[in-house]
Parts: sequence; structure tokens; C-alpha cells
Amino acid sequence: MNRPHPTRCYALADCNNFYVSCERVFDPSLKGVPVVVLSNNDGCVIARSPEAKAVGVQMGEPAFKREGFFRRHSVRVFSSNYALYGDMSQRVMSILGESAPRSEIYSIDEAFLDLAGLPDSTETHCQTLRQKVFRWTGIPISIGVGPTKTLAKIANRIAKKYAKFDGVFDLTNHPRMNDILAWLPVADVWGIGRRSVNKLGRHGVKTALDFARLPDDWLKKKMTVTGLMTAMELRGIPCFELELAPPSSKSLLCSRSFGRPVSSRTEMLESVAAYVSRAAEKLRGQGSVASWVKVFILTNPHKMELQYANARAMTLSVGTDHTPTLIKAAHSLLNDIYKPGYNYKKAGVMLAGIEPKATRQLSLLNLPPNTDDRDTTLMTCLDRINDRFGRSTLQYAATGLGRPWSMRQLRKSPRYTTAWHELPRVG
DNA sequence: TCTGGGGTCCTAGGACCC
DNA sequence: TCTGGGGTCCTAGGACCC
Repeated sequence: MNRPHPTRCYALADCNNFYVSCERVFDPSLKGVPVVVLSNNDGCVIARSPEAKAVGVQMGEPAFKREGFFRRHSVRVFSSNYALYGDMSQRVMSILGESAPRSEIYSIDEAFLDLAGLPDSTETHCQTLRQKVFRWTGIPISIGVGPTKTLAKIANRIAKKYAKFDGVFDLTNHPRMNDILAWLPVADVWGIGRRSVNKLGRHGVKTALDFARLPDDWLKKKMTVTGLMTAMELRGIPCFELELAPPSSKSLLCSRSFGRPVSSRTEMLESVAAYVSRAAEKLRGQGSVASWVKVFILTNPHKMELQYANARAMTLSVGTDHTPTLIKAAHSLLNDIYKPGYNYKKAGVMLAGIEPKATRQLSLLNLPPNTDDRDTTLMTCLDRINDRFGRSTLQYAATGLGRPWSMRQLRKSPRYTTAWHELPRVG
């Protein structure tokens, strides 16, 4: 057990409290004080500075329940600013990407790096990288290293938790590997979620070491092959490879809670058109077409009032990335499920049946209209303008003008890095 | 007043075929 | 009276991640 594979060396670089760190880069008054960032619609807490954690703000807490607490503890509260976080993420990722021959961007604030065969020591390399990312972007990161991705995750957690390691911890050939796994609750292992923790608890499995020592056939039967692979990774046998060029999405979702309850059909149609437009942009961004569209709507499940939720999907005869075609489909689905008299809280659009546009399946009976090329030219033009001048410079009238239903973001910081008129001023 | 959004993978079970 | 066995494909739902 715990026999590391000699040729593998994975690092997980993870930005510390990423969203809060982004806010701090451009607003020095946030240093050293409790800061939180809220989810879309200013719903719940999704990022906390260490000071916010220290005063007891929990992850995922609804913000409205804590307004008084935030005031009493002078917690600085921000709406999420994805234009800023996305841009900062790109800066960090480009530096990380250059630091290793192979890398995988795993999420907005994490990347796996393949450090096998680098000339200098792992520790030196990682410390240099950390300092470089901080100097060039202002974002602090932590790096965990191990013979498998799962162990690199654990190492990263240790690097973050204990200041004495200075942001870097290496589990490769660690003499106290078993002690560390026995110290780590199984809930903190990558890939073991709450449901599994409950199930494992009933079988007396509490720590990562308990889990790693379970028999393979038991793991396979009770935890499926992914559970088995996780256990093998804890033993030092790599099962999860780097995803070097992440394949394009197989489904695309765009959904939002409304800033206030919506009941009118007109507003529902507008919001669905807006979500389709966004999903179609993403679709074109990856050079795909979609042939399956689903629309769903729901009332607020947290409220004591008449509830309604419904969804409907349809398959198109030909895959498309043409926004008006998709809006038309989504509108007909919405009209099927919409019922007047309810206070809707949320709507969403999902696209699937996704394939590359270049090799898409055409229909024998229903060939695309010969305006196809014109549509493509129009969509390309639309995307270019919006890319250059901002996402909603050009939009379809069906998405509405006033958008009274759009999400609430009362405490958003400026788009410091992506909008000319919001650039920070010096002096 | 007010509780996020966007993905992936795996499995079981039904439909269907020979 | 008697009522197989195996394969594929699809979908819904569960579980997980950030």
C-alpha cells in the first residue's frame, strides 16, 4: 500500500479564497478585514476571506439571514463579478501553464500540473512559481504535490491549512503517508461526497486510510468503479490522468433565479430568450451545434405558496447554433409548460445533442435552408461585436429591454480589468 | 423582500431486437 | 401445459465536483 509510482508527479495549484483575492487586488482597503463574495442574485456566501472564516461565516449561508451579523462584524460584502474573476483566472492560468510541460485547467481557480522530470527540486520549483503568480497577478496560491491527482489534492489542503509549509506541501514518498491519511476525514477526499460519507460511516469507515484499505471488490460493488479508482489513487496508483485538451461540453445549461418573482408570460418568454442567447454563444464558442433543447421553470421552493415546476424538451431535425432558431424552439416549449397565476423564481435552458458544426449530421428530409451561410455569417458578426464591446452590446429584441426580472447584484465591484470606463484610476 | 450556477460520470431499468 | 437468453441503446436519477 501507498507505493508511489516513481515516474508520476502531479501538482495541484489552487488560488486562495479566489474571488475574495480578486477583489483585494484592486481594493487594498479589503486587506486584513473580513470579506465575503455572494453567489448570483446575492443569494448565499460562496467565498470568504480568512478573517470572515474566523468570525464564523459559513460557506453557502443565505446572505439575507446574516445581514445583521455582517454589519456587526464589519464584513465587506460583494456580489459576484465574473467578468473580473474570469479575467484574473486567465492571467493566473497562463503563468501556471508555462511552468510545466503539461497542465490541465481544472476549474476557475485550480490547475493540475505535471511536474515529472523537471530539473530543479519540486519544492524550489513550486516556491518560485508561487512567488511569480503573486508578483504578476496579486493572487496568492497554494501548491500540493503527489504521485496521483487525489494525493496532490490532499497535499494542497495541507499546504493551505498550515502556514509553516509556506504554501507548498509535497506528499511524494512521504515517510508519514499513513499517518496523514489516518488524520484526514474521508469526507475530505476528492470524489467522496456527503452521501458516500454517510454510507461509509455506517460501515465504520471514517478516515482516508480506512477508505484506502477497503477491499477492491467491496469498493467496486458499493462505490462503483469511481470509488475504486479513488481508493487506488490514495494508495499511490494513478487512475486519473491529466485532461490536456478538455473536450467540448456535451451539454450546456443557462439558468438564473430572477431578481424578483415573475408571473407574466411576456417576462418568462424574455428571460428564456436571454438564456438561450447566452447558451448559443457558448455553443458557437466551442464550434458546436445542438439538436436538443430543454426548458424548465419553477416557483420558489423555499416559500410557503403554491408550487409549480415543469420541464419540456424537444429534438430538432438538424443541429443548429442559430440563436433565433433556438429561441423559437425554446419559446414553443415554454408555451407548453407555462401556467399563469404562479410566482416563478427561476427558469433555465439546456442544450444537448451537441456535435461539432463541421461534421454535423444533416437530415435527409429536412435539409437546412439555403440561408444557412447567411445565418452563420450573422452569428459570427454578432459574437465578434459582443466580444469586443461587451456581452450585451447586440442582443435580440426577444430578450427584452428593461429586463425587470434580471438577477439582483447590488454590491458588485467595478469590472476593473475588462471595461474601459471601469478601469482603476491612479493618483 | 431575500436560499447560485454549470458541469461530468455511472448505473439501473425499460424498450427493443434477434 | 409450456413462457429463454443475450445484446444494444436510451433515459432518468443519483452522486460528485467547483
